[in-house]
Amino acid sequence: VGTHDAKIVPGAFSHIGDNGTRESSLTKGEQTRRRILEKAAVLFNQRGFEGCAMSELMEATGLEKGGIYKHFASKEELALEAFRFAADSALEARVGDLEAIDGALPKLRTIIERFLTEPSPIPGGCPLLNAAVDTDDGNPALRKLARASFVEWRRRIAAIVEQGIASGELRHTADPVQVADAMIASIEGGLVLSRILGNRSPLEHARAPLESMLNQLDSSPRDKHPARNRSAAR
Amino acid sequence: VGTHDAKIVPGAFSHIGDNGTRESSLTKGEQTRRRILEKAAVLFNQRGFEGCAMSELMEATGLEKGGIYKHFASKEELALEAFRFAADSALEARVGDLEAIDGALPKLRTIIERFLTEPSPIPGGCPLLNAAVDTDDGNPALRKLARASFVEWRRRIAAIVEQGIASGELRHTADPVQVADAMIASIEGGLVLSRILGNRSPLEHARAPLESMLNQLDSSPRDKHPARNRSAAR
Amino acid sequence: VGTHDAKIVPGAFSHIGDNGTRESSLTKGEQTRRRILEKAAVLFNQRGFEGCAMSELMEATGLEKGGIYKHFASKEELALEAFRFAADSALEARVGDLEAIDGALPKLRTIIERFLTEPSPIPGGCPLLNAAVDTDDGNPALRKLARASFVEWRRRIAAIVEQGIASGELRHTADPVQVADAMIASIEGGLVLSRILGNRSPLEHARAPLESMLNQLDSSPRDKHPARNRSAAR
Amino acid sequence: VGTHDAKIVPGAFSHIGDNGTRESSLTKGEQTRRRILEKAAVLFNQRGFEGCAMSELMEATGLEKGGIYKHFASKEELALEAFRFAADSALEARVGDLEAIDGALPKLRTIIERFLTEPSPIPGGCPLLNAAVDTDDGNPALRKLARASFVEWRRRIAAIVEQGIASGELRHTADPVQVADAMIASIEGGLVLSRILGNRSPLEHARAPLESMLNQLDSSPRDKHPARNRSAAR
DNA sequence: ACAGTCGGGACACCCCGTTTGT
DNA sequence: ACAAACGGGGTGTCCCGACTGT
Repeated sequence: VGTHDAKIVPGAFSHIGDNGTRESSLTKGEQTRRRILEKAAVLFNQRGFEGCAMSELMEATGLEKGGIYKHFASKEELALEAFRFAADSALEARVGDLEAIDGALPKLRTIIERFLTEPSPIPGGCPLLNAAVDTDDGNPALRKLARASFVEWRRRIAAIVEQGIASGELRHTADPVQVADAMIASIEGGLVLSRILGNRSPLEHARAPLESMLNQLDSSPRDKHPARNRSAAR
Repeated sequence: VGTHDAKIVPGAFSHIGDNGTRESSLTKGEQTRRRILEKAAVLFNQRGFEGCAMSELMEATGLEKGGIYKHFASKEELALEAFRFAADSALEARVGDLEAIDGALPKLRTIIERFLTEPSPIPGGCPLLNAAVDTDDGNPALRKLARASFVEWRRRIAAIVEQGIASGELRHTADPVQVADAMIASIEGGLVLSRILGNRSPLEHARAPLESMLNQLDSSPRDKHPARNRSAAR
Repeated sequence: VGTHDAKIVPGAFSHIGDNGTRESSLTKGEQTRRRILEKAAVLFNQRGFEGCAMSELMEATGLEKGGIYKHFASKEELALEAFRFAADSALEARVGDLEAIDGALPKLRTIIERFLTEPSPIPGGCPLLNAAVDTDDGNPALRKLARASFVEWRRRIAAIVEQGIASGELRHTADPVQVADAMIASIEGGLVLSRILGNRSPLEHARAPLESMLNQLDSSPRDKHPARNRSAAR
Repeated sequence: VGTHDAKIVPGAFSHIGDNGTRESSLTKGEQTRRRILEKAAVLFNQRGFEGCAMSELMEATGLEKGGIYKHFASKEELALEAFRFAADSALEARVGDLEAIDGALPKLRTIIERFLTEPSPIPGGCPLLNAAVDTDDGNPALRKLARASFVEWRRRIAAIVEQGIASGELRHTADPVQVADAMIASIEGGLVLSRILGNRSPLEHARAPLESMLNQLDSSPRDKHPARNRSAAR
């Protein structure tokens, strides 16, 4: 992330015909490589690095062993690129395309709603979360990538907050990075608990402290009427 | 968890000599079994189920394979019991021994502080978090255990909230389960982010929304002046 | 070699029954290990290190891979011990049991005759020769072992020469190491050529320069009549 | 060998510019083929057939796999031609260009000196020796080639002896083939031992029996004074 | 009776030599 | 001449059953 090109978002080209568009100028090898990444991103996200065998990737991609190793020197290299792919996809799906939304608070609330309502673009849950736990020991390369992914995510949210402060929409006392961290933490935590429990209620419950926090950021003079906190009331 | 006996908390017997106390009445086999669990809890928590080989357990325990398999029928059974052991340890360390603290809010704040200041009693981070991600696919037995562990944790926090409501300390509009979920989510999320980033700042930042929420729960009439939210201010 | 124990000579125990002799006191694991070495010595000697797959060893020993790797940490370790086994066997077969023979020249001629008439105790030819070529590139461990084996071989022949000089049987101008090297070189060279050609004639022909040399070493006053060199005459 | 054309000796064209000489009339494909052979001859000679992977040849030649397979149907065919190339090179370097030297004994001694002083024209040692050991099992095609190479080598030396006998320089009792075999055996054996030991002393020591033999072949009436055999004396 | 040795399959990742489209 | 894909086989390691000697 961070340096990633938004155009790499997966699926964006999956519906391409054989017309002469720039996208279809991918060589056959690049198409195969991409297909492998798409499958691998899902499998690694679901099963973890150790839990996912190359044989499963062979089956998923329809390629033989040699076909895969032609494009990736090792399982680890494949896992790294697959994570990058997955993380980019997730990032775009959740904090992308916000330009059309006016105002910092609506933008932040949109991000939250996306997590609450839309499933992960990559099956298996948040790639960042999975990578963080999977790479807990060892694998510094993947860890570095996960860190970069998180930092980019935080940067984007913090940027929204900064713009809100600059425009006067948010109180100038707000700390953009802290807001970003708090948002991401609540959301990721809610995702974990929902995964454990098997239903989305913990994720819903995680909305409450976020709303409290956002309300306090709001610089508008109107009172925070209790009715507002429906979600925290019984 | 849930059905576990709190006396199994590890370390409780670690200082036992060979005198005839009740604890030392463990048979030699039971001591060995316990020693295996103590080591396995750490290793599985650090490396995950697939990532941890029996050979590592052999090395860690100093036993041969046959010695381990005498006590546990399979790697999975060992992992299950090791998780139970780890989860119990973590639970007690974080939400145990709160009777001496007066009031619901102080109790809740104590829990939060413990996560912020004390390291995980089991190296490798929160066992619940690790198990949740590790068992994402398959392994329904471990998943069930993780769920039970989470439910117990949530139950304990919700009980504190309920007592606070009953005593009038907290608003009667508070939803105990929601508060518990929100707290746990923020904390777990903060733990994940701190693990990725390699420092505790995200965990610190996760305190803000929790404080906002706790303040709103407070039924005391004093105004919630903004100055209170030091942590959310610059 | 050099430090080897003559009791390790293979085949020495191959005819052992189930009586309670000292040799049968080998544990089951040690017996298996030995069986593996006996087979591996032959296969590696015939096919070389790279040319011999573990699957062939599995077939030859009747063991599964796990069974073999129980006794040897790696293919390389197995190859090393197998070479040591083969080299010791060959050494004993060719330069062992010479005490009963009187005189340095008869001893040296016996060694030569053994090479000319007896087949290699380890099928596949002289292990020293094979290892020398097989380990031409890399594998310093095997190379070191081969060197030790050669040095021991040379040492034994040189010792015979030295004794011959001391007893007055050989001229005091003889250089024991040079004699040893020349003998071994002629023999090994003859072995190679015979292997290429598929018949023993080059080995027979290699006898001539050796006889010339031995005759010159002889300190006895009788003339070296040309008729002696039957092998160099037509 | 044997049927090969001496003009294929490698290096003969290595200094060729792009002028219109007959040699540069090689098509581009033939030049590539030759470049592959030059590299392959070295690699196979150093690592053996099984020990040398096509990927190494790719790296050495700078070609892709397909590029190599355009010129050789299989790895084995390539190895065969590479050996022929290497063997021819070695033969010419050691027993070629002897016409300028007068007399059979000087010619034979020149051959010996070349082995003792000049390094192998193909890195990795004597191709004949390497092939003989490498192809010990199976590979009848290469074995046949090695045999032909040896036979040619022996034939050339025997021819020198025959001419010496015909001219009266050598005793008529000499057996040309035996002399050739003995010479080659001593030299090859010395090469092997020097390779094992890592220094040239065994090769030097192998000179002694050869000198003894050559002296006995000499038909000149002068006595074989002991001082001649400096190398065999201390 | 039991700790521990031994052996068994299965499978991991990786790389090989090869063929096919381009 | 290359890029891509193909199978098959390389070594090494896994988890675990079963036997063994104390």
